[in-house]
Parts: sequence; structure tokens; C-alpha cells
Amino acid sequence: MINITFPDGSSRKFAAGTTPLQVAESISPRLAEETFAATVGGQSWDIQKPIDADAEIKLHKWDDPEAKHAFWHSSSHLLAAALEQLYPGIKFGIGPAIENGFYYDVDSPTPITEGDLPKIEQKMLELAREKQHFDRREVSKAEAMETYTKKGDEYKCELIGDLTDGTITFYTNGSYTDLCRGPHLATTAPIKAVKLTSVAGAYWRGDEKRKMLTRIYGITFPKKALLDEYLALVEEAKKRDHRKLGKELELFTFSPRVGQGLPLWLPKGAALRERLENFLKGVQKQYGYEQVITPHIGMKDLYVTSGHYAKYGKDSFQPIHTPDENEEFLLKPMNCPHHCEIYRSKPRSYKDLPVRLAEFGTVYRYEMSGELHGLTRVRGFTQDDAHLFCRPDQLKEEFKKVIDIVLYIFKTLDFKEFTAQVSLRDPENKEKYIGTDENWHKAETAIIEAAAEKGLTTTVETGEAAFYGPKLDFMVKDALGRKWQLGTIQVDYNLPERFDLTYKGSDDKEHRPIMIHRAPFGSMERFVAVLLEHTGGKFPLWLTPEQAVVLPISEKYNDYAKKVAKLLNNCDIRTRVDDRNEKIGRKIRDNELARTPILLIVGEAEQAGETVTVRMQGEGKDRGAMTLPEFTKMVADKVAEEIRPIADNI
RNA sequence: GCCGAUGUAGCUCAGUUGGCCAGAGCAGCUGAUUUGUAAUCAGCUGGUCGGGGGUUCGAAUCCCUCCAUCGGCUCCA
Repeated sequence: MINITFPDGSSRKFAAGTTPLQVAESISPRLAEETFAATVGGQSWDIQKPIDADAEIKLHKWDDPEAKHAFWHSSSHLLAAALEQLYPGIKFGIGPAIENGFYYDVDSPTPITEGDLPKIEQKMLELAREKQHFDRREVSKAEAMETYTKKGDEYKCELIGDLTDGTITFYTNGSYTDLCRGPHLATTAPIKAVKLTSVAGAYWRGDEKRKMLTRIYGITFPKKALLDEYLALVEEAKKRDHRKLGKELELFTFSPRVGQGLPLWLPKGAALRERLENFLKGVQKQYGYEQVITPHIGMKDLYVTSGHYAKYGKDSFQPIHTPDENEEFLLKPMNCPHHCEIYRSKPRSYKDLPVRLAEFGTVYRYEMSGELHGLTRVRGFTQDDAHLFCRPDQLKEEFKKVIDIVLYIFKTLDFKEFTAQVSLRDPENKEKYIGTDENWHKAETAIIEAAAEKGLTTTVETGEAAFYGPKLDFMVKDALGRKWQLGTIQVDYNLPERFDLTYKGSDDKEHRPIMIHRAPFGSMERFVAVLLEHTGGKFPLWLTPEQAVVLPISEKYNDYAKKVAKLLNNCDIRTRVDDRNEKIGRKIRDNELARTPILLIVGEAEQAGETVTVRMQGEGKDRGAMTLPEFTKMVADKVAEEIRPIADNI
């Protein structure tokens, strides 16, 4: 007999060799049906794999990531099984479970296109209904190699070559056998709904010098309803795609004549962006930042000095040709070297620090054409950049203040869920980084303590630090639960060294300042994209390009409408008149679709009473008539509610 | 950059066994209507069918090439 301990601490005796599935069955048949994976003694475990010794057990139902992983991994084998029947001679690369579903990389003798996916789905469902068992078998390296050599699958042979003898397992379902670590479902029966989402090319082992395989992406569910839910979410995400909304709301556009990845901001987009910039400028001013302005180009030597030129390679930089052949300018790929030169422009005393230089600096980076994507990946973008030069004893305090700014921004823009990642250096590979152990230790401690003192929940990633210092990155979750990386705060010992930045200490000696790079938005482009997808284009009132539109019932009231708009604009409420010769229903429809937050309807009654009838976006009906003072107060209150002073938030 | 798909009016999209002057809806313009809470009616304008080259009596449609857009390019068996 063995002792099985459950997560709640209780334990029961079972015969040795009992499987997690049998454990589940002993509790309830329903649980057995819903259990897709198990963790036994801290290790992921097939639910049909016998347990031979005392162990702690955790049974995973669909909502656990472990269950989804086993479910999707098994699904990728099911896909492979279907492909093997439909495309004889097909060879297989890898087929893992991923965050949303799974994929399999294949080398098919006949091309597979999107049009083929439905028939593959059908085959998968057919095989799933056969309730094929997943059988696990340990094999020797020699046997594994022989199997795949015989089969002529060079990809699997290569994988086996990298594995250690004695750790290799095969899984078989139906007539299909695959090299796999597992774990898997007990049978294919729970796979009730299948959707193959796309086919794409993918390099074998991600190496662009190697052969390109066909990657088939898919997702499966234990219930049809879950698939429908998933597809609905995908639909919603498509509706909120910032590229689509950017066009619909006339925020930005691209032109091939200007160039790939170079966004053109339209009037409304520029207004939105300007408002965001002013918001951040206002916050930064309160924190003692000073705005600076630096050119869009710099001498090549500047970037050689900073080390960026060597680090990123010359292909990332755009040369600017001038009549003088001896001059070489580059388009500015980052602002830091320019700000270092500003720091250097006069002698600094320890009393002057911290020096906080901020700039909405536009930079240019030559991303590979296939990497470009809407506003999130572009070749020219504006960083909400700032560089703080401080003394070692100020580092932690400065870092905490930057965290405050980031948190204030998230709160004001309604990003309720976010995580923070601390990236440290890899202590095993110190030579990859520059700087002394002492400085690294100080900087890492400062970040960890600052984050803890600000009450942040952080994950720590060792080896993810920049070569010049540790950093803290913020990831937000948007309204659809998708994660985006936004702000970043980085400590840098490198540039002060390279630019020989100093300050005179109280001891009358020269000291080296520490630099903090930070960009709470990341870039204006990326932030606007994330904000668009987060809000679905329904921006908060303080931020939206057009706050109110006055809708005259007929042209007879256009003059009154214009008067209202003029008065409101004088009160800094961004207002326009929709004086088209259209019926009121039409005007409401168009302006609702344009996501205008406030519609003001004016006709006979309003004109006579000097009022406006207020209809808020999305409410479906109006709130009745208000006088203009009442209305402006309502707007002011709402904006004040949205954009609270920093002091209220930290 | 590479693999695959796509590119027709400002927008969304029809239009392939190659065949009369290339279509629709929306937007725009003109006129009628003067309207009370999600599309008033009528007329009109608008396209080098992504660019260039080729095949053909004839090309949006077939071929080549270039450009752009979209999906993807280790979340390791």
C-alpha cells in the first residue's frame, strides 16, 4: 500500500501502482472524467501512469494550466496522427502545446494550405471518437534512433541525438507513435471540439539558415461551448485590433510612399497623443524632471562611444549622407547618448543630483520588414524617455519614484491588472555583463527593495538583465485578458563610464553618477495601440480627441448648436457641431459608432430653454435636459474623477 | 530577410473554363425633405483592377518581377 496526500493535506491509502485516474475515480466518476493531468510528487505525471510510492498528488481539471497543457499536447499528437493518414510520407518536427492551443511542424511531400484544414479537423474528430489510448513506453536511444531512421524522419533523429539515453519515451495513440516526454491524456475521448487556426512557415529549430517547415496551429476543447467561447473572444479581439480602430477612428495611417513602418498621425490621433504627452509631462514636472530636446541625428562616433553601435550592429542604424564625405551621421536609434552629452555640458556637484532629463524623443530602428506590425512594431517611434543621473545613495529612492509614476499612469488609464518582472544578471555568466560585482549587487538590491517597498508583486528572471544593468519591466493585462509589455525602468552603470560622466562629491573628489533609463509608456505608438485594444476605442473623457458633438434636430437649430459648441469650447470641452442635413436618428447612430462620449441634442425646446439634452455614449437614451453650467460641471466632475491628482494615488 | 496568403473606388467587398464600355453598399457631391433618440428619398461623381514587364486577336482573370499588407518564423521531443 502507498499513502497519497491531497492538496488539502488529507491522505488516503491506495494499492501500489494506482494511477491518478484511479485515484480520481475513487473520489467520483465525474472528477475522473474532468481530470486531464496530474502532478505527483511535484512532477507532471500521466494520469494513467502508476504511482509506486507515497506521494503528494494534485489532480488538474480544465481550468489548470497543467490540464490544458496535457490536453493540447495530446491534441498535437492527434493532429499528427490525422496528418500521417492523410499525407503518407509526411515527416514531423516538433509539436508542443502553447499558450492557446498547440502546433505541429511538418515537412509534407504535398503542400498543405488553409483550404485543407477542415478535412484535417474532420479526421482528427474521427480519430478522437475512436477513444484511442495514449500508451507510454520507455525506449533506449538506439531503439528510438532505429525507429526513426527506418521511417526516414531526419528531424526526429536529430532530436533523439540531443537526448540522453534512458530518458527517452514513446507515446502511441492508435496507429501513431511519437517521440515525446508527455504527459498526455489517458485517451483521445475528451477531445470534443477541434479548430485548426492557421498554417505558416517556421524554420526548423527557429534557425533561419535551416529548412522551413509547415507549421499547423490549432486549438481543441473538451466541450463545443468552450470552442465557441474562444472563437467569440478571437472575434472580439479582431474588432478591437488597433489597426482597424486606428483607421475607423481616423487616428493614424501608413503610406507606402513614406515608407514601411513609419506611421502618419492624423489630426485626431495627434490630438490624442498630445494629450497623453501633456499628461505625462505634467506628472514628470511634479517629480522634478526637466524637458530637453535633442536632434534626430547624431554623429556615428556618438553611438560608437555609447557602445550601441557595436552592440546592435551597423544594420540597425540608418546612415545619413551629407556632402562632406568625412562626416557620417546616423538617424538617432536611442536618446540616451544625447542626454549624456547634456549632462556633460557643465560640471555637476553632488548637490545638483539627481538630474532628470526627459524628452519625447523620436528614434529610428531598422526592424526587419516581416517584423513590422501596426503601431506596435514600427521603424520610427517616439519614446517617452527620460534619464535620471543620481548618486548611489539616491538610487533606491529615485527608483521608487519612477515606480510611482508608472503606477499612477496605470491607475489613471484603468489598467487594473499588471505584473512586474525583475530582470537580474546571470551569476554563472558574469562576463556577459559589464560593471563591478559591488555595483551589480547594489543595483539589484535597490530594485528588489524598491519594488517590495512599493508593494509590487514581482517575478524574478535571472539572466534577463541588460548587459549594462538590471531592470524592472511592467506587463499589463488588457480588457480581453491579453498581456502587453509596457513600461520599463533600467539601471545603467555603463553609459556614465563610457561618457566619463562625473560629479564633484562632498569629499571634493570626482564620482561616477548612476543612470536610470525609464519609459512608462514604452513608446507613444505602442501605448496608443495597447490603449486602443484595451478600451476598444472608448477612451476616457479626459483623453478622447472629441468629447462632445452637438446634434441639431434640424437645420433651423444650427445657429443655436454653434453657439453652444462655442461656449463649451471656451470652457475647454472639445465640442463639434454635426450640422449635416440628416435626421436626428442618423446623427445619433453615426456619432455613437464614432464612440463620441457625449451627444448633445438641441431642438425647439432646448433653444427656448437655453439647455442641451445630454446623451452619453452607450447608454441608449438621453439623460434629459441640462443648462450649460450644469453640463460643464458634470463634465468637469467626470474628468476630475478620471484623472485624480498623484497625491491621491500614492 | 524567409515561408504562405492577400492586394479591385476614400471604406467594406462582388467579379476565374481569359471576351461587350469593371459592379454593389457605405462615404462624397447636388437637389428634395426641416426632421426628437442607432441608416429619409432621388440623381450624380469617383477605379492606371498595387507598380512594371510578358503570353494572347483579347488580361482584373494566365506567367515573370518588384512593392505593400496579413499570418507565422524554438512558448524546444
